[in-house]
Amino acid sequence: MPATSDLEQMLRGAELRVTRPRVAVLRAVHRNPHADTDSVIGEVRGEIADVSHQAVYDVLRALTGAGLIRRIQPANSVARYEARVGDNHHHVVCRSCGAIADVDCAVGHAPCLVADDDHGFTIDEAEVIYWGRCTDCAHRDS
Amino acid sequence: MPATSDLEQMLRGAELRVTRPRVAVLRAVHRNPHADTDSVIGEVRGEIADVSHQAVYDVLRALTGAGLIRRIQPANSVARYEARVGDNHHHVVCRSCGAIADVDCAVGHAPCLVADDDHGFTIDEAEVIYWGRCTDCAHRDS
DNA sequence: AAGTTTTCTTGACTCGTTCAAGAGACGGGT
DNA sequence: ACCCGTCTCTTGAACGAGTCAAGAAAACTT
Repeated sequence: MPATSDLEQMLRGAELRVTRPRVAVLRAVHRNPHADTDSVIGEVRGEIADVSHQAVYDVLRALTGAGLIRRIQPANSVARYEARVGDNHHHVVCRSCGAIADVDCAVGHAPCLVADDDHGFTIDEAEVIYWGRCTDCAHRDS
Repeated sequence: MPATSDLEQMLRGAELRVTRPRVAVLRAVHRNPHADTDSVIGEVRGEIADVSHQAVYDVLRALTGAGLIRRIQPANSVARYEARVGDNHHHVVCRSCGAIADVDCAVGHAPCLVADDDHGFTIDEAEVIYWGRCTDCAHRDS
């Protein structure tokens, strides 16, 4: 888990002002992979009791724009955030409970970027979501 | 474009009652790939002037559940529907304007279903979204 | 330390989607 | 051909994640 000074370093490196809410949000996302905004707000309020939800929304947007965190949003889910960026990994999502786990890209380095016919689009990312059921849900419903 | 009788056939085949709203919605989705709910409502109202939006929401859910249409929802987009089902194709989405185009699966038949480490999940579908910019947006922003 | 700009607080608001209750339509059985 | 049980549609209200806007407060610059 990065120390506070590391988090500040990251912010400065991205040319973002260092503020308490930003450090706290960045730490929350590092600690809590795939957390939704509400969880982040909760986590952050453990550190700064009275941050506004708006501040957290703003910070999450700023960090996402700077590439310090990544935003993912599978269908039927609210926005979720993770600090693991820049390695082109993917996700498995449970259809029943919404649980998310990381999946390394099966193909190799920057692989998925190849579409058969791209319709003239300039593609910069391939997002893969594997849909299924997690072990817990598979067992519960037998 | 399937005739009305074909659409009715599809509904019966899926053990769904045949109603005017259902036929109209099914036709609208066939005519209008990647349409959002609002567009579908508009299209359907050209045929049945006073369907409630709720009816359309209900029908879209029923058709999706029956596998007659597919629901997709890229991040930052409302729900969209398409009638092309069962062929494991994917989508390119424009980051600027949200335009969507179909992309055939590059790898082969039921390919993408292979994740490196599935964390115990039982995977039944691999959804791929290619992110980029469409020709129009690429040109406009030069 | 003062000034400039960015960020945070407060509070209202939007909009896609869902909930709930009752009226109406579908279709299997007589 | 009709009736009846069930499913579907109408109406109208509600929900909730996220956004907008204006002013107060904090961060960096010099």
